[in-house]
Amino acid sequence: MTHLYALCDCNNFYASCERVFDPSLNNKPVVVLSNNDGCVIARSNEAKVLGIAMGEPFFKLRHLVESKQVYAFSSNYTLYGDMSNRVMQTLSRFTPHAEVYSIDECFLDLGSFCHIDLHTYAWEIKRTVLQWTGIPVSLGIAPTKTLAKVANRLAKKSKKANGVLVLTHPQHIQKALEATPLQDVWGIGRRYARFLQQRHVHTAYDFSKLSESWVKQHMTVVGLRLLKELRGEACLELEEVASPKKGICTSRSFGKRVNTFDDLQEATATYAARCARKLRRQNSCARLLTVFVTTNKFSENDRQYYNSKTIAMPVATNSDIELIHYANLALKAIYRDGYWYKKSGVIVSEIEPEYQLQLSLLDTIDREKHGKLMRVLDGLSDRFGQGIIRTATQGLSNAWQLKSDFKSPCYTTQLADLQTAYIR
DNA sequence: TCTGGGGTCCTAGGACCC
DNA sequence: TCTGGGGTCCTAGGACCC
Repeated sequence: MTHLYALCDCNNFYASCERVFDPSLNNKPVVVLSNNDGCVIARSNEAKVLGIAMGEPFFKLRHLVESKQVYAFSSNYTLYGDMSNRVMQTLSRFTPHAEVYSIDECFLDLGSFCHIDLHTYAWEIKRTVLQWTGIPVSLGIAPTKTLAKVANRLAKKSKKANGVLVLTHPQHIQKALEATPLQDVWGIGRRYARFLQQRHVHTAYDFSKLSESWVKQHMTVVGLRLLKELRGEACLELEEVASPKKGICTSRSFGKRVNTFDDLQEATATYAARCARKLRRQNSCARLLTVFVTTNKFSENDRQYYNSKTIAMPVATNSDIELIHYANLALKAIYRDGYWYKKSGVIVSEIEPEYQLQLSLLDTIDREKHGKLMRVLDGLSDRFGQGIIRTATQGLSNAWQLKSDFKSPCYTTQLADLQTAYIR
């Protein structure tokens, strides 16, 4: 049985999402900013042409935004998440086997579609997604996932391909590998790229010609798998069911630095509640909870402090109330007066399925009651937005809240924002 | 002044066991 | 005085991804 994978990738996803609800942005340079409006994390093609780099600090292009040469948006993950679901739903109509690989990418197993005209089918997918969701996508099709990634990249780059490239013939595959710089191969990061370039390996094709033993010796089994994938031997399978996460982290830099315990506590409690929500989504509980705090390491004037504290909880939990309680204890243990804090975070680990908990004889908590409360809480959050109901510890202060000066409405998920959309 | 956040997998080396 | 060999578990750190 021949393997055949398609990688469907949304073009400039976050920027495209903003455009769906404001078509006046079409053909204009659009950028989307990281949390706290710090730096650029997504760019429309027009913004790329202007030379705006990925990760560029926002202050460097503020003048372009003020003179309306570039349109900037704070990131709106509620909107992007919902648009992503729509795209994935649409894609699932085209194959029974799909893997949502990231918020803007999906692998499709087309193994049983060998007999049809793949190029035509890919165009049908592309057209349908655009029509149903407003999001432009590109498709690369090849015998392995890694080659599908190669195909997808070229599909985007090449004018002739115009967003769809099928790589099934060996000559086409070789040409594609020759046209792919080493550092653009999926699985080759900066370190390996530098290491290999020193050894005169410059393209994906050069890499595919290396010996298996050499690659394994210098790049572990991960490199070896990559080598085989590029040679057309499928080593990476489609992962249709996302496996539960082994660690969950919620952390943010604050909108401005804070120095009181109360502000830090509100932020940390809020992050603990988000971790709890993420745990409940995947029906699991965590045994360990870690809190960390840090000052701004970029600031040369501030005194620096970093610390973290891990607590083993008596019974694994996913309750807001419990996680916030332990997060508070951990924070108290590491908080020191006299520092300007810039970031804190909560990590939960040792994650177990909700239904097979190791209970403790000394457990004093009514877990059933907590569970019911949390289900009500989640229902309200779904309807009215995250954080609409919260514990007192999470507070109402906004000293630490994210800076988000250019945020678009959550057009697709919040009633009030939907009304805004109609008025526009 | 401003410089993101959240993950995974693999390996080496130490501790410990029989 | 010579000085085995296998296994597991854990952790830290490196590399990568979007």
